[in-house]
Amino acid sequence: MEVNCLTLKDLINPRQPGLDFAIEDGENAQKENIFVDRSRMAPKTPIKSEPIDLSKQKIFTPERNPITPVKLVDRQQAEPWTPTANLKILISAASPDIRDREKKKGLFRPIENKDDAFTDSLQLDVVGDSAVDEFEKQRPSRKQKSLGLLCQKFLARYPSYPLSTEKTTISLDEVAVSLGVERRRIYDIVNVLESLHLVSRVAKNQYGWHGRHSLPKTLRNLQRLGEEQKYEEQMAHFQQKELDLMDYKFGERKKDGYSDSQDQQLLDFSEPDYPSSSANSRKDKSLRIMSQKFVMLFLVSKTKIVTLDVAAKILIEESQDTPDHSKFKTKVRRLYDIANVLTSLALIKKVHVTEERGRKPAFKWIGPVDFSSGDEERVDVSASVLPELKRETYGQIQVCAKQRLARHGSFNTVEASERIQRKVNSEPSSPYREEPGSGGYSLEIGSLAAVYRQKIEDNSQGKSFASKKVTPPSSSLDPAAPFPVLSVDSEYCVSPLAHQVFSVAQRDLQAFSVQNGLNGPAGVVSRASAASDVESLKPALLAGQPMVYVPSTSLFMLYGSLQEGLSSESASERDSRSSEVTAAAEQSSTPSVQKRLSEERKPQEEEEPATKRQSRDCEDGPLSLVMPKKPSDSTDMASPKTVGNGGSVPLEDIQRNGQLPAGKEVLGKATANCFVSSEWGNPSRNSEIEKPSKENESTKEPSLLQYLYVQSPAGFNGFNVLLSGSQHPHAVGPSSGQLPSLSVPCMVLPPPTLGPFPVLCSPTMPGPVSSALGALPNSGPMNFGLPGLGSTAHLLISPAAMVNPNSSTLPSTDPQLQGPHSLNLSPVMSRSHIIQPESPVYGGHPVSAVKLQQSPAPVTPKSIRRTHRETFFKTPGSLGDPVLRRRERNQSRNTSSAQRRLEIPSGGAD
DNA sequence: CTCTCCCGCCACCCG
DNA sequence: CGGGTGGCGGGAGAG
Repeated sequence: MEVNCLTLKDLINPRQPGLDFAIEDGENAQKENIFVDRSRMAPKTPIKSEPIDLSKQKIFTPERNPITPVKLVDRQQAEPWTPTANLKILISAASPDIRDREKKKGLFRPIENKDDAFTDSLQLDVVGDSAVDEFEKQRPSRKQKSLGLLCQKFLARYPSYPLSTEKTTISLDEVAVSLGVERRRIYDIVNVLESLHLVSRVAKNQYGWHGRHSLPKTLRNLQRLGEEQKYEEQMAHFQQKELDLMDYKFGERKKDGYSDSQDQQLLDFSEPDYPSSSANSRKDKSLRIMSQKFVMLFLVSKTKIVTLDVAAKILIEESQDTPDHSKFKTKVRRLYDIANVLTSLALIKKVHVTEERGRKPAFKWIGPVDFSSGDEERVDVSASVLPELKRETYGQIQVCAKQRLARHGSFNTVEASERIQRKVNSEPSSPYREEPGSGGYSLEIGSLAAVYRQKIEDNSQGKSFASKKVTPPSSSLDPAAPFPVLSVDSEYCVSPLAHQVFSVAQRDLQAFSVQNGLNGPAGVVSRASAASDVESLKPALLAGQPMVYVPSTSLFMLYGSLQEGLSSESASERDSRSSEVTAAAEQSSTPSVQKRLSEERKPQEEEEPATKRQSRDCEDGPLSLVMPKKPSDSTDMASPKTVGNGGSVPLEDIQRNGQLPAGKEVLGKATANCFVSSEWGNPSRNSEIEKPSKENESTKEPSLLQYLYVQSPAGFNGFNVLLSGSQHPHAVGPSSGQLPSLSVPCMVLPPPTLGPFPVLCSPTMPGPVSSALGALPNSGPMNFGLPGLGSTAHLLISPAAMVNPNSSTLPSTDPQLQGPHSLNLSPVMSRSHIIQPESPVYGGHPVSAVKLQQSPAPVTPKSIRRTHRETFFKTPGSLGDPVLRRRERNQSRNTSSAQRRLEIPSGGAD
């Protein structure tokens, strides 16, 4: 048997485990094959006994409770991680194809998988390769199958801010197959998303993806409705009463007469009508309406915290159901479902409130709070705490970061988040105390981020924002993108964030997540983001400060998982697209809503061509899913049909979208855009963090320094040196297996003062670095030799290239931002994200950058490496999902996803 | 034990 | 009618 298996496997995967394996994966050659074979081959036998396969998790998360160990598990654990294994993981994380494939494996062979996994492991053992670990898809734990995680994966498939020009349709079947879940689950997600207008139903089994463009507006509307409904009063009422389920007193409703009719209207307020579908049946709306109401509760709440029981009671009351216990239970279940999705959207986070009766599950709004035009509903913690947090926390974080950096080259954002959390908790104004271990300090950060965000927005979107939001072109989002550089301006350590972060508009950083999810694309609000937000207030780059870029494997693992579906376009395509976008943006030149909000807007922020690019940053969904839209239609997509006030929404959103980015971009360019990344990445982190699950932990160790960017180290006459911090060739460029690993790769960047200057790269530049450089779009102003292909990376930057065209045009309102350094770095880094993700040559390596205060080069490559390695081993478990037990049809659909992948490569630089 | 919430039956609705 | 939807709540994992 074993032999047979081996043979089969070999056939399937001719390549040897290890690098070969990785490489092949890169070519999605076998995705389907493997998948199919496995399912067929899989001896349906054995190991079903194991109820849960935690093997993977265990591996990654030591602390996990030992749940019934399975033989397999034990074996796996015993197996030492080999470089190849690591590589494999990295690759899988970085390569959409691989991820996809693996996912499929896991998904499609849920139970059978075990068997497969087992066999695989055995085979591997025989072979002697530990790489197999990857294969062993642990039986997904309950958490892994959670709706939240699923939602994160779902969200990871689509750009948070899709270009107005492209329509993305969601095929429920395809998604279900792709995510390896039953369609029923997708309905749950979609219904909630629909309630927020992130999607709309287009036809049977088809939904249109709108993204978050109109989210602010939607929230505003919900807030208004909530106020009208006097939800606040109701909440207060229930909160006070602390009724037991048994004691509901529904008699005292405060509703004015709104009731059902009103409820029905909820979705309508700005909801686009679905062209092809008839109005939703009332019944259908249930979950959607419930979701909207739930959100409304948060929006009208002063504390922004809503306990489930109160929410359930209010909902029951409104529904006029008889308040029985079972109803309550059911309601709570639904609320959890909704909450999971909202959490994935980084709109809320789980917390607990302690009341007389004890601790109660609750959720706290961490989404945007400023969407309320004009009104300051701003609430709670944020406002009051902000100043202090800024000062104190910031300082703490700095210290922490420094220490960390000194030690590991990175610091765990968690620490910072904890501090922040404490701070927040201590906030007297809040009636509720979040319990310290409950969940999520990371989340806290998210809320913080929201606060800052708000502040930022209020102030000027331009400057701070700009720095932050340097939106990398869409490519940056790509999993494969070489260096989505995450930057942390300040001392904050940036935790690697998931892709979505990138796509997320600055203002919505909060939302993010990926996340979750990478495993979650999580949802992604991350503490990091919070930090970044804070940071954003400051100039992104300070002259003279050394920067450390930290590509983290974990980051990209997360990123990868989140990004599964993302595809990138070729640079040329982007360019063309950008032009389109621009045109579109220009069309809708109405002032963006945001603008209104921000009084201090800077002139420079006005529309700029650059903006377009920003807007483009949105990742593309899977190709198959993305349908090019006619230019004329561009706006339509966003809101197929907006009714009433909503009508203008899409445009506004679009504009906003475009404008903001532009402003940001400009600034970013002036400064170093790339550095902004920190915020982006956050989301993923958050999601993970939020999830208590151990799996996340791997991600918790955010940054691994692989590269160090040292500004003008002594003796370098102002030259900046980019050193590879990591010795792991694998880590660096999994996809580009050919890249030679260099022991001491380095890149010398010209000092700002020199202006345009050729970039010098050590021949031995490690793959990652080179890839990063290579990331620069060919078409872009900068010309870099593409590293890949094994040849030494030769980077040449033409003088002209050094300065971003846009930047030149940009008014230099912010001197700080425009510091010389920024100029110097920005061109290179900012562009880095451009690389095509799919290109085999470049492995996407998200990079997070940490700015050190003054120390020239506090971190040694070695130390960095060390950290990296640790993290490295802790890769987050694969999304491994659930299994499709009996879904044959799904399989047939799989192909679609596969196709998607295939298409992606088009963008290749080559 | 409680909290969560996955799972999937089965009713409803639509074409 | 058949297939898409999704309400609903049993029951089990997680803590």
